Amino acid sequence: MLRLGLCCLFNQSPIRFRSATAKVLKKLDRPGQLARLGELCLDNARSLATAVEEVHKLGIGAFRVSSPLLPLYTHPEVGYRLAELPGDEEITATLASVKTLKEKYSVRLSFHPDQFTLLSSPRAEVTAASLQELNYQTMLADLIGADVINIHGGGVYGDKPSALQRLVAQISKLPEPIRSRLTLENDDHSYTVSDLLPVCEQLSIPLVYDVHHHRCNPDGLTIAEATDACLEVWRKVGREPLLHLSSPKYGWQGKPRPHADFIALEDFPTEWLSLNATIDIEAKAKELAVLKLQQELGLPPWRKSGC
DNA sequence: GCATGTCAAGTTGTG
DNA sequence: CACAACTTGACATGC
Repeated sequence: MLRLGLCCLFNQSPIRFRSATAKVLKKLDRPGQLARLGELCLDNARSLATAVEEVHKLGIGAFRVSSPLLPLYTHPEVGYRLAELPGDEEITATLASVKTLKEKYSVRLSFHPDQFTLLSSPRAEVTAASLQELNYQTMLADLIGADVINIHGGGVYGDKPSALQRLVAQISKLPEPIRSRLTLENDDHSYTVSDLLPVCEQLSIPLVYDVHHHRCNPDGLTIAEATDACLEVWRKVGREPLLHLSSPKYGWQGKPRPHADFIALEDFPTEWLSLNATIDIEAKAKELAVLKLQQELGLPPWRKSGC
């Protein structure tokens, strides 16, 4: 069975995630910061629970959780641990309730750290910050039951083989709770499926195949070939494959990278129709785009039997 | 109230 | 060489 996934935000549903800036927090004393952060974390944990409920009601089978769910958690100056926050027990309990909900409804949860999280940098401080971020997202993934933390290859630094070697070395050193969730994704200008597959095969780290990035940054593989090769690693580790799909906002001429509001049906690879996999839909119209595509493909609403 | 500018972090490619 | 693009909004500020 194929399931489509919503990424981070809603268009119609009034579910919102709150944020804070370090600049503003730094004006407060430490107790003031923790009070503010505690409030935001609790609100966001509740919003996430509502989001999982909503996704289930809509018949959507997966949800990508936005990385700053716990705002500024790894910030070098205002960062914190949950146990430091006023109301931490309620926050933890609410996050645990997300796990219960997602299991009840069979909704798949994942994380996609942003471009600052990368394991190929020659700079030790960049790698250290990335590891902090991966630790944070793994802690959160464990609490809510998310099974994927998906990152890009990162920079090339004028020497791709060396960068890939650093990537392999860093992944090899990761503690098991991170490693068992980590995936790599082909990006739209540096690392193709062909670049990453050897690393993925060697380390048994699955590859999240983004077909839009592949179309922007081709490597000679057809979509069918790339799909098969990626699925093979997912099969080897016994996990449900994750794929990404989007349509270009301005068409394929000129600037194809920005994402469109909806998915154009012709951008959906026919090879994917019969898969047992999750496809995250990266489209600005959010749940409207997921539901529209689901309908156009003739997919039934995602519901675990009995719910 | 509403419009506008700002926000932790990395890297690449463009203007 | 500086800065926008990645993705995208929420929040603070200023009128």
